[in-house]
Amino acid sequence: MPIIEDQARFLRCIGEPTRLQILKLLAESERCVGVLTRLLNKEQSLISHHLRALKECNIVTERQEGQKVYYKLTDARLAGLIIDCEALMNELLLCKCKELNYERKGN
Amino acid sequence: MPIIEDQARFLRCIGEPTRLQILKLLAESERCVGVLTRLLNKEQSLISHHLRALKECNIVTERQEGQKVYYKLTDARLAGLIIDCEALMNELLLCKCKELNYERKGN
DNA sequence: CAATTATATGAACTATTATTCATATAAACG
DNA sequence: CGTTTATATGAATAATAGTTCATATAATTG
Repeated sequence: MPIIEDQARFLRCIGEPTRLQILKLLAESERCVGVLTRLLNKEQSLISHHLRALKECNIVTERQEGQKVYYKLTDARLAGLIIDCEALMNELLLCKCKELNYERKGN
Repeated sequence: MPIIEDQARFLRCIGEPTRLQILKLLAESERCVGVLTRLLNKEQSLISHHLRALKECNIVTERQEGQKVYYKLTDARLAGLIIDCEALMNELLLCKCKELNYERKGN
């Protein structure tokens, strides 16, 4: 079975700005859709779509309480992974490609 | 500057099956384009395109030796990150949701 | 029950990304 | 030199993913 495809899908699922923001908020605490929508100032349906994508990759789980649906990280270590990734990226100055391109063009 | 966008870009760059395979090979040792092409059994131009994407995110660096160009990971901790991610994903049974999609694709 | 609130969904559209193909460059070698 | 080998590149196309809009569902409240 293509494990590599699963891993790639997992990384791509995290690698979308809005979803990454959602995950960082959920790393702090469980949150419902409406709160996420207001915090991120995006359309509610967009947040729902992204939450579904995250759920389909088992990155988040949901819990309904009355009308509201609360989402949280499936595992706290996901927060650690994101932090590690961010730290490594910053430390190594990764993804500075735009700037490199500017320099190259300027030469 | 939108750090979150950089981080998302970084994750997406890693989150592509062929690039992930390339990275796993480079985690073992430095390799030139031709060897990567043969090992992965893909078109040479495709491998070059992916290597460029990785280079633009500072994930790999190149070194020319004669006609050949050798690529390696910018930092060994990248290998660790990939391993951690894979381990966590497997342990949590993440991304097992897409089995139906595999059937659909039939690859 | 009707109205309101919270969330989800699907279709259409748009944007981004991956892949192929043809070709370019550049080193090595006879 | 001309030829072969190794790699890169750009344009065109194909595939995938993100966003919006309209609407659906379902819980809550008066």
